[in-house]
Amino acid sequence: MTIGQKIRELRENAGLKQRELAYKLGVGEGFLSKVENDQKPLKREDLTKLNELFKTPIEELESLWLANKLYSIVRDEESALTALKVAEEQVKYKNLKNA
Amino acid sequence: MTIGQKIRELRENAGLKQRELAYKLGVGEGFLSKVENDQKPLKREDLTKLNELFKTPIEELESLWLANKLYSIVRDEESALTALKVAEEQVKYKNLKNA
DNA sequence: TTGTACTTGTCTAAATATGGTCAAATTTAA
DNA sequence: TTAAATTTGACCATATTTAGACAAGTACAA
Repeated sequence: MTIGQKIRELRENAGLKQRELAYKLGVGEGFLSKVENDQKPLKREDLTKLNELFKTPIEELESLWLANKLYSIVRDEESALTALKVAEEQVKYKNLKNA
Repeated sequence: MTIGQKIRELRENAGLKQRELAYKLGVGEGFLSKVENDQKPLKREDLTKLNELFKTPIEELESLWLANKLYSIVRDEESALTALKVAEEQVKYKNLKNA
């Protein structure tokens, strides 16, 4: 599940056209299309709007949004998986220290 | 292990001062200090130089370098771990498709 | 075949990240 | 207690990313 897939799912379940959701978000429909196809990132603040519009947990939107950002960085990398795991270790280590 | 820690380790094992390695890399010592403390990223091309200087596997340098970039993005994020895992799934899925 | 929905390519301004410098402060070692 | 080594803070130019607009193209029903 990507952030784009999630947004499309939410929109379709609400019976909205791209143009309608785009209007509610204050962007053009072309842009929303790219967002749903994970070709462009949505502005982070707009996650709040999605949360209000669709009553969906903001935590899930945030983590999918962030995951998309990470993926776009490692997508073409040889060492993608290794790097992700190393970063994970670093996060865990930091969490330990601050616990 | 972070990229900064790795670089420091390599430098110290080679018996070099920061100023000496900085010179070989063509940067100032202040900058190298920040690199070793993971406060600044090293230019990616310079990984090749490190590889040549210290005969250390480039793959490890690359993945640590990339991990550092990822970590700097998720460092202050609530959903850091979840996002990393989601990104991991996406990488695995992509690898399956292209296999 | 015309309209509706969606996608895609090209372009842009503004924001952010990169890749540093330099001087001053601090730490460590002799 | 100095001197050498390292760290830190402030600053800066350039490169890249973000967050879009807009027009043209495609897909598909009616």
